[in-house]
Amino acid sequence: MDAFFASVELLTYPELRGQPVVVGGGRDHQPQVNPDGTHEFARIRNYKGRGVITTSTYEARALGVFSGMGVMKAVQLAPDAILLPVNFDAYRYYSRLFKEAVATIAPQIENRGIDEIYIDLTDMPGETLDLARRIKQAVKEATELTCSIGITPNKLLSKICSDLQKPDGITILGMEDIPSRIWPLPVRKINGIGPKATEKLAGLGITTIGELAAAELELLQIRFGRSYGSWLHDAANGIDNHPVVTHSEPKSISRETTFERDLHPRQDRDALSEIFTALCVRVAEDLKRKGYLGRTIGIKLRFEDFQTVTRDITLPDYTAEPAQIRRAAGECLRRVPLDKKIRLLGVRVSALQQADNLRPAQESPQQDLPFSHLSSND
DNA sequence: ATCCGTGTCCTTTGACTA
DNA sequence: GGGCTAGTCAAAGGACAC
Repeated sequence: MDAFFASVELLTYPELRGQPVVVGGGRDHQPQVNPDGTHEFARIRNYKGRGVITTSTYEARALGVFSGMGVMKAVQLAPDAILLPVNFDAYRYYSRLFKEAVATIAPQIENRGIDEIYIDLTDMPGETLDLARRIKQAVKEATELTCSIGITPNKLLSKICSDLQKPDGITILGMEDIPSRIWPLPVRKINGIGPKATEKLAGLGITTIGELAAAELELLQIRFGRSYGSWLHDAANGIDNHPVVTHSEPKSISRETTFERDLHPRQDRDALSEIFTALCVRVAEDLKRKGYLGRTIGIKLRFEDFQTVTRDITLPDYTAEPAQIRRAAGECLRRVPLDKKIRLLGVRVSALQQADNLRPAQESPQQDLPFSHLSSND
């Protein structure tokens, strides 16, 4: 979907079309309604906090404002851009609409998050370009939103191609087109080559996919490891045989939060323990709502210097009980040296199993010793 | 400090088992 | 019983995607 979150917002606020608009940040910049029914929108320049941009309209992108950028950074580039808070309920609603619309044309769908899918058209009758048009038309009718489509022999190439003509684009490509259409692109366009690999490749004098395709397999394997090295080699040559996976089970469920200000392990002990317990409760709620139990409980801390540590522990029994999760998470926390201020705290449950008809989870006594080790340890 | 939240997969290391 | 290898699992970190 094209600039998905922002495009959904524009359905609600059509008067913002054509303007630089960004979606993101924390709370408290909800548009205000004037007596005459018009809206008063927040400007990005008035934002204070630690949020990031989740989506920007194409007008905002033209000013250099992209997803993942800190809002405070975006203030420098586009102080007058409109800032809207995220409204996940609306995005989930439109996500369901567009996926259902696609399913009426082609049912083999792999979810790739809220706004992306892979569609297996292998066994679909009809001409490729016509299929693409029909899918886009169905999405448009269901949502009033545009999407961009790449149709190619595999997921790797389709992902690249879906991005080649944006917004509202169609790109069709065969293996024979790889040298002319794929090789000139920067390596970063390959799904799976991120900032780190891009930098490392640049250090080897490799910036385009064509240069990567020309690199010796052995060299790549020495520099990047056997597995990733051969994957890079294949990817650069457009080789990918991962199937479209239409169903998958979750592997982990987690909750984490970045504080408004960094919290001191001892001075802010009470606040921390309250947040810690609340995260455990929320994860437990998520588990129950989704019908899962887990037996590996983990925590995540990010310190003021951005160093991030995780600890986890595997329990003998599966659980979805907040008290058991809290106790195990407390065990994990005990293993983390706390000598810096903390920026983020998270709780994760993995090694999941469907709760289904298995043992009904028994109540266990409330553990109420948040961060209690801190006072005894130091 | 500009740097969120949720989730997947991979690598490495060490312990343990066959 | 001992040494070796292969496989597995848990834990920690990190890259990456959306």
